Amino acid sequence: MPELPEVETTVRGLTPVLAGQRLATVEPRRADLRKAIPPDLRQRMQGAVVTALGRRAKYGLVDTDRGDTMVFHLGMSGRWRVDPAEPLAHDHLLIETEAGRRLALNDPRRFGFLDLLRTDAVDAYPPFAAMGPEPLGPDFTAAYLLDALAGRAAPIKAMLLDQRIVAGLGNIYVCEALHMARIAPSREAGRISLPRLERLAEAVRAVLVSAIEAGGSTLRDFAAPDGELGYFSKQFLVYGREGEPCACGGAVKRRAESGRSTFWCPRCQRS
DNA sequence: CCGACAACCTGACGGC
DNA sequence: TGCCGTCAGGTTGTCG
Repeated sequence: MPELPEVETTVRGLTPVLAGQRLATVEPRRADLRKAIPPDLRQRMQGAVVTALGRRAKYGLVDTDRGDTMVFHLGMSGRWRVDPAEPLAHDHLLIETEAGRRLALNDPRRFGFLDLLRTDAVDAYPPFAAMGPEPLGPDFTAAYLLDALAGRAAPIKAMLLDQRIVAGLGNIYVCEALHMARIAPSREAGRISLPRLERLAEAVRAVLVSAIEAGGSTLRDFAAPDGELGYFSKQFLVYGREGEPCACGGAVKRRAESGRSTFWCPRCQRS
């Protein structure tokens, strides 16, 4: 389920369980997810104290007092289960703290992965090195977008999904942000005016912030033994709503492009 | 540079 | 009931 807000909610949910805690056991249940799990992950994480948790784009970060950072990516179907009553199929990593809290990283499709870095080398991690700014950070501005999109003929939707332009957006929140900004997904990225980019940057921030706030309200569910970390699909205005009415009176349309669905309202998202 | 497509993998859902 | 096709939040690479 994980775009930036889901990963942020996940990290916030893991923090009270892990921060400051010593890891009694760290047990990979298989050798690989999308990529091989580092063979020394257990040895380097077990017995370490978690000093901080963080997030970069859609990646979760777990720092330890040994100078290591465990990176997790949830792919399409990954989630952490907190204090699970019993193991489930697709629990690929089990963690228990000395305080007796337990975590299971569950990922049926295994598009996610785990990695282990030196904390001082996180910025040089290849997936991060070429990444654009955080959309909720100070560098994500209309002026930045104007520069980053200059000369680009691709549709704005494709550019917002490109992690080198801005880091952390996925299909759902790109559709939602373009709708809020009233910009057509197919609009040529390099030809959007500064005022409209201002509207777009603000829409991206607003969509993410409200999703994180909504996610925050599920932290209790998240922490429950069988907790689900769900999308707040009820608050989506276009995603998954093909044929339903838009607030403007138009009808939400859907188009498949390169294997992904785009949802938008042609009435209020004109060019 | 751009778009299309495939690959990785499982599960949910609808139609018949 | 069950079988089959379709679709799903991401990332990476190839090909024209």
